[in-house]
Amino acid sequence: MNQSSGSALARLTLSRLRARISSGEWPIGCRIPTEPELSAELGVGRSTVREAIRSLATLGMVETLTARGTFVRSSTAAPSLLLDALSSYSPTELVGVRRALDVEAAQSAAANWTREHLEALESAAAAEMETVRDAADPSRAGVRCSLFHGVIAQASGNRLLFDLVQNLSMALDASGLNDRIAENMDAVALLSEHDRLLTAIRARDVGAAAHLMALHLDSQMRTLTQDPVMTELAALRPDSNPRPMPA
Amino acid sequence: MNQSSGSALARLTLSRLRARISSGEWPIGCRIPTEPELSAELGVGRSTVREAIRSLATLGMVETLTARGTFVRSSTAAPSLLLDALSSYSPTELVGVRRALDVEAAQSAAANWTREHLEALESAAAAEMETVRDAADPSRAGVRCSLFHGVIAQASGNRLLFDLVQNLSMALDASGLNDRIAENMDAVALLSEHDRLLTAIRARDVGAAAHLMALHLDSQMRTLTQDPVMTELAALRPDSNPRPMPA
DNA sequence: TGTTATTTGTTCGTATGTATG
DNA sequence: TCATACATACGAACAAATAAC
Repeated sequence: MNQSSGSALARLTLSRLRARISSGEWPIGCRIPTEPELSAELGVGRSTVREAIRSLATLGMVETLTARGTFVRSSTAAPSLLLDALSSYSPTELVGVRRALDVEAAQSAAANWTREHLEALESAAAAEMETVRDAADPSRAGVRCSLFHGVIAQASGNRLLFDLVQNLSMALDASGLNDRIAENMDAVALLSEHDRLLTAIRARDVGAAAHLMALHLDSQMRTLTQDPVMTELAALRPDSNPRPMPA
Repeated sequence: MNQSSGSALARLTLSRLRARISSGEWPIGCRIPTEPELSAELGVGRSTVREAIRSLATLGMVETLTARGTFVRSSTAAPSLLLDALSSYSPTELVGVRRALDVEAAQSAAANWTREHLEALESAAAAEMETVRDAADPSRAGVRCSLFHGVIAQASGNRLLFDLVQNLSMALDASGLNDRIAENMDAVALLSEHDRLLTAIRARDVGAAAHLMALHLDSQMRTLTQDPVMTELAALRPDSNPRPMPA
């Protein structure tokens, strides 16, 4: 089931600890017992406990702070491990996948949002609006899309989609690509696109949400003219979806 | 940069080992030096080496066999860690993301395929055809889509997309969902859809490829009537893309 | 078949640095 | 400033599994 190599005892220790986390016995934010305590309780040596904890840390489930203890960060192994892996792909590959996920997120969000989701979306949009309004030069405000897109992914109700979008955003942040987009794109136009997207989602117009998100990403990718592959890809979706855009 | 907690020295050791793997100094299948050798060479304790190796093993990059040594399994951390993580999501979430990725793969494949890709696609389609032709009841042949879709993802030229699609397929296999689809779906109809998809890709018709893939996934999802959420989602994409389908 | 060398698995002891009070 | 607790870090030692002779 698991790719884990290594010894039986260390693997057993790892699954025992992981079971306590995913079962909720050690909730997120909780500090787990110290290494000697776990060593005595589980009947294994400290080094074995340490290796198991280190594996949990590389899976992103716990974080150990020097001289403070080990804290639960996630009940699942999914989110944080993706980030490191994503750094080995090219920006073109990252944005290609991001477009796929964001379009799916937009249409699922339009279909599945709840009141809480909609409120989060509207407050995220309001925060962006405020940033632009307070800026000296509104067009150059340099708004980051990540938050708004993350909230949309959350509204989709698909946790996997949300996790992937979040980690992809972090990878794009790390690569500096999001900065280039934010710098090159007109913030007022960006906000207008977000606003239309929000309107479509609120109206539960699934097709419009998907289409607007595709257009939104295309306009972002067009700001990255340095990379010819990206602009080529950016030209694709509009051709495949030539329906007039609803207001 | 890294989510990894733990000490600076252990993290540094991990980076040094990982660099040797991703740089190709230790190619896949290669046995890396023993723990005492690495300990002496890197100037750190054997415990520290062991923790770094255990982290690499958790990431799926190496596998250590008792008393035999540690072997390189992957030059990147991406593939294997996804599989384990995906098991914690619901089938609905998995197929939702799969739809997004497969549609993107289809349109990118139509835009980017090379001669080798096209040949692989055609031989995969031919193999499916042969399976159905040799079956006693062609409609109940139970063809697995995974291979054909995997080749499409490869033809997209996007390695991340390919890795995600492959691991998602494995997760769906593990959940038994692919079996349910293969059993419930008419194999002749499935092959016809694959054939039209291949035609669109060969013609570099990006829009048709995206649309046909969306329709293809929808018809698969409709075979899973047990889950109302899936059928609801399955109805979405055609509405958002009502253009007449090219032959 | 069995002996031996090699390598990983596991435990323990101890030293060191750091955060907290 | 000092004391305590905790985590990191190293190394020694033995156990267990494997391969080669």
